[in-house]
Amino acid sequence: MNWPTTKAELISLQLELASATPAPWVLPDRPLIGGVWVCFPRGLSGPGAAGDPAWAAAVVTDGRRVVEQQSSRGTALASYTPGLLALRLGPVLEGAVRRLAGRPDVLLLDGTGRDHPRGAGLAVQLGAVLDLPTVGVTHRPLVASGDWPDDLAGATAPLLVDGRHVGTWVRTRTGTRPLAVHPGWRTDLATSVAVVSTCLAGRRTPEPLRLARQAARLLRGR
DNA sequence: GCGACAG
DNA sequence: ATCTTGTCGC
Repeated sequence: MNWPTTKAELISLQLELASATPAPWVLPDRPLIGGVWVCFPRGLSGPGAAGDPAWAAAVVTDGRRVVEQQSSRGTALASYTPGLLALRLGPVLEGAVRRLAGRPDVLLLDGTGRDHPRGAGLAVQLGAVLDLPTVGVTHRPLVASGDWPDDLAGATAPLLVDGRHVGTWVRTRTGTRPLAVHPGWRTDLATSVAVVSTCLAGRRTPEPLRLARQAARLLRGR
């Protein structure tokens, strides 16, 4: 499967993926959890533009420590448009993950899943492209809504779209904003929260994502 | 028409 | 995403 290069093609793919029914993935006892992150030049503001330089990093962890790490230079193929994030980041994210010699059991990324205008956010798309189970983690929902959970580590609350439970607010750490956790490719609500929970290490951000972001920024330079 | 809007 | 110092807390 390749990345769409036009808005119309991406929308078509999203509609297709929204109704796809890939075999559910089962969380193993000691999963290798991957994370992938893309960062842009300091000072860049707004939606950006096609051609923006980008730096990406992908890591594989045992949930705490890095098992493998790869980073690469890339180029954004489009500006950012809500609902069409893949047009900007898809190929860059995929490229970083494909540099890995090994494959994680599940991959974390910054993007939504079914919390999307067409029911297939970047987490669903990237998982389909890579044929890898994914879980999305964002600071806020895209179209879903729901009250925050109690300010206690481990507390959760549903994220809804038209009454559908599409994601979960997770208070990963007491005293910080909750994260929105999204089932992606081959993962469900319970599994997505379980994956995030197993790689928190006492921090707000899941370790694989934190480490990938750290690596991408290191490559970019200060 | 206006604002909101994953990153 | 990125812009940003100090500051409060464990």
